[in-house]
Amino acid sequence: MGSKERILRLKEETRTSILDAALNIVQTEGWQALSMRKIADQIEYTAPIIYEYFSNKEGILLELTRRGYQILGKDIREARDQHENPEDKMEAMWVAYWNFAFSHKEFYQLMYGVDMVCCTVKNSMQEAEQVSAMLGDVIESLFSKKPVSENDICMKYYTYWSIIHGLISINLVRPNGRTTDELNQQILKDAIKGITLSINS
Amino acid sequence: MGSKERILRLKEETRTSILDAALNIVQTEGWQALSMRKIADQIEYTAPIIYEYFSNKEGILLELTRRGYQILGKDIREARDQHENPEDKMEAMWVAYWNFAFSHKEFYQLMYGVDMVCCTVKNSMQEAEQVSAMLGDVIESLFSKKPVSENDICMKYYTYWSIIHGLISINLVRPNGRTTDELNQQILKDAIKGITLSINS
DNA sequence: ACATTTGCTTAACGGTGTTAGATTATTTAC
DNA sequence: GTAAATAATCTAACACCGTTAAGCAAATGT
Repeated sequence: MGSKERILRLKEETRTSILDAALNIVQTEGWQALSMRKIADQIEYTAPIIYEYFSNKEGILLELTRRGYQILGKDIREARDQHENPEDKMEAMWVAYWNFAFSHKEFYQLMYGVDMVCCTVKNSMQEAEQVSAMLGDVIESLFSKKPVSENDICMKYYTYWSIIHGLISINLVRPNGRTTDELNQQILKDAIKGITLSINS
Repeated sequence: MGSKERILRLKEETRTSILDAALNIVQTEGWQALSMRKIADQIEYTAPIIYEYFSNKEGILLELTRRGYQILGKDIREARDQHENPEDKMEAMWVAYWNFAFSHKEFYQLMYGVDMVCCTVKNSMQEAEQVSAMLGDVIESLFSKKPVSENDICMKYYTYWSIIHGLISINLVRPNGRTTDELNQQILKDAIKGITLSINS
């Protein structure tokens, strides 16, 4: 029975073809457009056979997540191995992380739960802009040299916002990580002080 | 017809009762469990009448987003007004932002698109932990004083991760914000250098 | 008292993930 | 080679989703 292996290989092929189809749909139509029936259409089968390869839709997503981490791991490892001293390694690794997020948007969204749904509406919402206006005003007052350019304010605003939103995200997504609330508050305040100090230096 | 006003008031009441029901469902069952029929159940109506108060489901979400920003705006404003010098204002405002995110998780998730779906699985995923292990190793090598505690590594790791994930999030959610790619890369590298420098100081 | 508007419901459409049963094709056994 | 067994695949259905159209019943205007 040499066909046993051939059949297993075929099975593996359609399994990856399911994943490829899913990724393809996501890349062209976005995550919200991904459906079992659409995947089935693309691989020229009917929906139920997908359940012979994955237990359910989340199973597909989980496998794609795994593959995303594999790519990310490879990128970061290569970046690390191209430098000698730790500082250079660190920067290169994080840049690789950054690049991965944008060259594999769909993966990053899946892995870190960033959905870009209905952002156009939020961009033109009064209440949202009021908040950023308030923050921007105080940021401007932090600068000792005047006048302050729009770019300077914007940059510092994003810097503040980034680290805080990032910290919040981790704590929302992994509520039982190894950090306590006090530790998180400490990280937060240290980061804020650090950014604030860096404004006039 | 003084009843005109009473009727309008009743209409406004059921409108807010729809929003309250939606919020209630989300708080107890999560965003993915929110459905028009469930809202209708809770307000003891049938689903179609909701469309007399909101154009569609996204309309409800949009109104909740608006209310979220109203609460956030109030919190931040109060924090700002309780301090005098800009540094204290800044810290208090961002702490208020932070507190809002956790005391109004559902709002924050809606406003900034952080969904906490299937996080338990990702916590125990080999590939995910491999990546953090690699990063953690290099972070450890950045410390000059030895030995380095788990907590120190964890804290710096989260600091790095936060600002980068945050920056990525903004750029994914608002692709046409006022920042260019070069500017973002500059923010990224500055932030990394800053955190790296701060490790041994 | 009749006509009209209003409030609300039932029923339906097309979509989703998922499962059970029937059907077809392939392999195995004799 | 033919019959039985097994595997591969499909059709049909279930229960849900957001949304819309049609209809009923009660309140209102005249």
